[in-house]
Amino acid sequence: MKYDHTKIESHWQRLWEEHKNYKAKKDENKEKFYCLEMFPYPSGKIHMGHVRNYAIGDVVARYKMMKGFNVIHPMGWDAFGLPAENAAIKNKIHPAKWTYSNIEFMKEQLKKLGLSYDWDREIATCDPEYYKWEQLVFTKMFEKGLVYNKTSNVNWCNDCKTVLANEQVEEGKCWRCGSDVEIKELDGWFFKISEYAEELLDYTYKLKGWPEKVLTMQRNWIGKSHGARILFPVVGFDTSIEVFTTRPDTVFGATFMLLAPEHPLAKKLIAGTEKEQEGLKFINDILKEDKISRMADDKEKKGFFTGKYAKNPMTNEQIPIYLGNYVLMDYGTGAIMAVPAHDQRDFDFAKAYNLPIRVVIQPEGDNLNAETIEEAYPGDGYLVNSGEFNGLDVETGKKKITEYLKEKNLGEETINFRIKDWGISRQRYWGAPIPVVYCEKCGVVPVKEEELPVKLPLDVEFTGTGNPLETVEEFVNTKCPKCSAPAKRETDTMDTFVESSWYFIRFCSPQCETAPFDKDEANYWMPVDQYIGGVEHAIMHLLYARFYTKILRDLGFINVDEPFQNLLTQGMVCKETYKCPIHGWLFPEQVENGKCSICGSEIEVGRVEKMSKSKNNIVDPDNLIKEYGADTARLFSLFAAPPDRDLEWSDQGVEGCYRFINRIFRLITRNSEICKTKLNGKKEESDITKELEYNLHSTIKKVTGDIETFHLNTAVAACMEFTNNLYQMENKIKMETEKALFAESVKTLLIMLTPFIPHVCEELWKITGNKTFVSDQKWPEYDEKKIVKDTTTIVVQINGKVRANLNLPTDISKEDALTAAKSNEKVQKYINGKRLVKEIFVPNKLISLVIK
RNA sequence: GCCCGGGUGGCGGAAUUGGUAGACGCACAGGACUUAAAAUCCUGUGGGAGCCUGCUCCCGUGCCGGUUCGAUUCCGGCCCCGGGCACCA
Repeated sequence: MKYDHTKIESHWQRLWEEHKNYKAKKDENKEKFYCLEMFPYPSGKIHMGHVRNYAIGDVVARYKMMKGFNVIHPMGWDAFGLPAENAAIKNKIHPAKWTYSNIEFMKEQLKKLGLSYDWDREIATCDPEYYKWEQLVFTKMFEKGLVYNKTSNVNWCNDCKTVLANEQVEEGKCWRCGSDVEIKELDGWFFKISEYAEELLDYTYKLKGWPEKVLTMQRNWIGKSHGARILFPVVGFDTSIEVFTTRPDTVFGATFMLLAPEHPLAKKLIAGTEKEQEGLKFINDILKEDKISRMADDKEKKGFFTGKYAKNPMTNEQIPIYLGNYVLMDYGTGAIMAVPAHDQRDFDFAKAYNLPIRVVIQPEGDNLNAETIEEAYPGDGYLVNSGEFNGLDVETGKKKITEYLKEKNLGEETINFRIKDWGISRQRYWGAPIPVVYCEKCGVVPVKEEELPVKLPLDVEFTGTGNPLETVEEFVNTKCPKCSAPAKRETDTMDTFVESSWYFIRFCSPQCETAPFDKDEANYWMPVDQYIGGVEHAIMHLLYARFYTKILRDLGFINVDEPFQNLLTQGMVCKETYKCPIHGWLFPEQVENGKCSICGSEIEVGRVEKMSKSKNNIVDPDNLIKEYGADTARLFSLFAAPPDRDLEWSDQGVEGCYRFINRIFRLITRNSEICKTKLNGKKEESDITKELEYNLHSTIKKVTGDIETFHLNTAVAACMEFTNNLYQMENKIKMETEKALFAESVKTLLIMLTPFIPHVCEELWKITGNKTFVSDQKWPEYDEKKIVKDTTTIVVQINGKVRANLNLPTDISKEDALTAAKSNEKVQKYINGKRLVKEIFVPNKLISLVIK
């Protein structure tokens, strides 16, 4: 019998679908397990990254099912987004049509992988029945003040008449049309994620099942810092400049101030002075250059003196106010006190503009001199040149100076977060409409619940300029929900990250028609027990989803604090590349004897890079599945590397996995009758039965432990070893008991391999006489007693080097073991004539002798 | 610059709390089967030296040092690679 993967795989996929093996149903009596992989964007077809992601998830889901958990394992589509709209502009296909046909195609591809999804729970986020609820949540958030609109600076392309994301600005130019990008003040909607900064941060210390790497990234992103807000009165103006500093201990050293060019005070300070023209030019230059220079690592400090002074609240000195290119408007207050002696950037600026430097912190046992220091000293020490605060250490100084300023009403202790509110407005068509209406009388009014969803109009023209929604009269012109007067609809749509922030809860009750999701279902299934996806979502998606879950909790929709209990970030799928100095990335077939087949240049030898179209190192899963089958594709992605590490593609590695499946197939088909043996009558013992039992139980133990800890590659290795062992046994088994144990071993092997290569396991399960699904079998238990051997190999070390191996009875006493060791010929050779200094005995492992 | 990962054979990768480094797979070599090849099966495979039979010895987990009977594992100092953040006041 030959292994025909095509036939086998389509056969079992059909049967699973018919029997609904993977349908999830709430059952309070069973322990639930929510296994989730990050849902894909329907870009057109799946890639190897998907295969790997979903293969890992499928192992977890199937394993947990077999372990007796009530498993929910859903799949859906992150269906809104820019590529669909670009396709519409380029190919004159409607984004909806493009998206849904991609979904259809990719769903077929996923089905060919034999993944254990409950397809009845499938959702697409572009479905009005989905985004309707997102709009409802938006209006609830609006009522609670958790979402607001404000005007802020954004990237604007005047040719396309649209806002661009930071990623869409390439060297200061629009990625689509190449014209200069301007900074423009524009109205937009924001989610108040900053209000949840503290809680989001706190929980990063409670998410024990997350990789430390991801948590650190989130902590850095949230960026909490302790410090003080301090007021510096502006001389000759009835106002003060407020700064945030983490070093209130150094206020005495603040010898000048800096404002961000876009600081509201900047223009006011120079208004009507002879510096006005020059100043405005400086501001414009910086603002224009900003986005560009941020990409270049040009760190030159540029400043402009406003001609005005502020009063240092501690020294009462008048210090000059500058505008500075390195001061960011969106961090802190957009203004800083500059302490050149203790901050490197301020130091560089002071040197460039010849500003005074004053040391106010002296390190223990040192004496810094402002005249001679060559860099700022940011470290610890005690205060000097600080009046009554002299002699305090840095920490006490921070406290005392802050207290002093507070008394004078010139400052207070504060906590600053780096995280900014989440701007969710997109001037794009293919997204969920923001459900608000602008009324001349009533202002901003959210759409009423009964009028949701605000459906995306489908009859739209895509010209490539501006937001197509603005051109749809029937959409824009509406009535005010409050006063019924004619009003205009918001034409911005929501960031697609909003959809992916709650899809996992919608999966709990995807057809729910009365709420975003059924509360009981959500409280039963949530949180996700195991979430699996690429590390590229470490901040954005994973932070937004955490935030949105807390919002839903606070709005009373659900009772969980955190959406994802355990997170596995899988590595990338990589492959070697070929780079020609002239023609760039080549396909493998364009390389001849290490030379470019077009121009003959020497190619750069195979750097291993993430698979991508642009690098011409893609492997199409479709071809892989056609040629080797889904089981091989899955097995390779699971065996070639541990899940969290990058996986390097290898054609030979794939062959190896295919060979292994064939090996099992042959072993079992040619022994199919033996595999039906059941032990009737009395059990006999032999060396063979002992070995079979030992291998069986130690493999169960190893594979089970490995899956629990995500060492999936070694779990596969253990199954391979077990298979090799059965090959050895094949010709040795004679007695009925031996045959029965062989049969049991095969049966157990098939069960354990089912999460990895389910199709061939089902087939072989049937061939060995079973009428059930192997997928429905219970995960095997091992018997610790069967893993204990009569004798154990004990190593004898002499002065730390292995000198002999002894086969001794398991659990031998120290005395007996030492006696055995010392009577060993080889050991005697070493210890003869020497003094025995120390004897160490590790039960069942080793004896270590130290001699002199 | 700061914060995470990671450096182990020709390659991908294994090694419980410190206890025989190199599981499993790939590649390679030899053998069996075959008219032959492919496929398959079996055996060997870190490097070096010696007696070249079986074995024995030495060196080996990025580098240097330390702790220990014993270190891929723990500690200190460095080097290299990958990733993230980066004028964050």
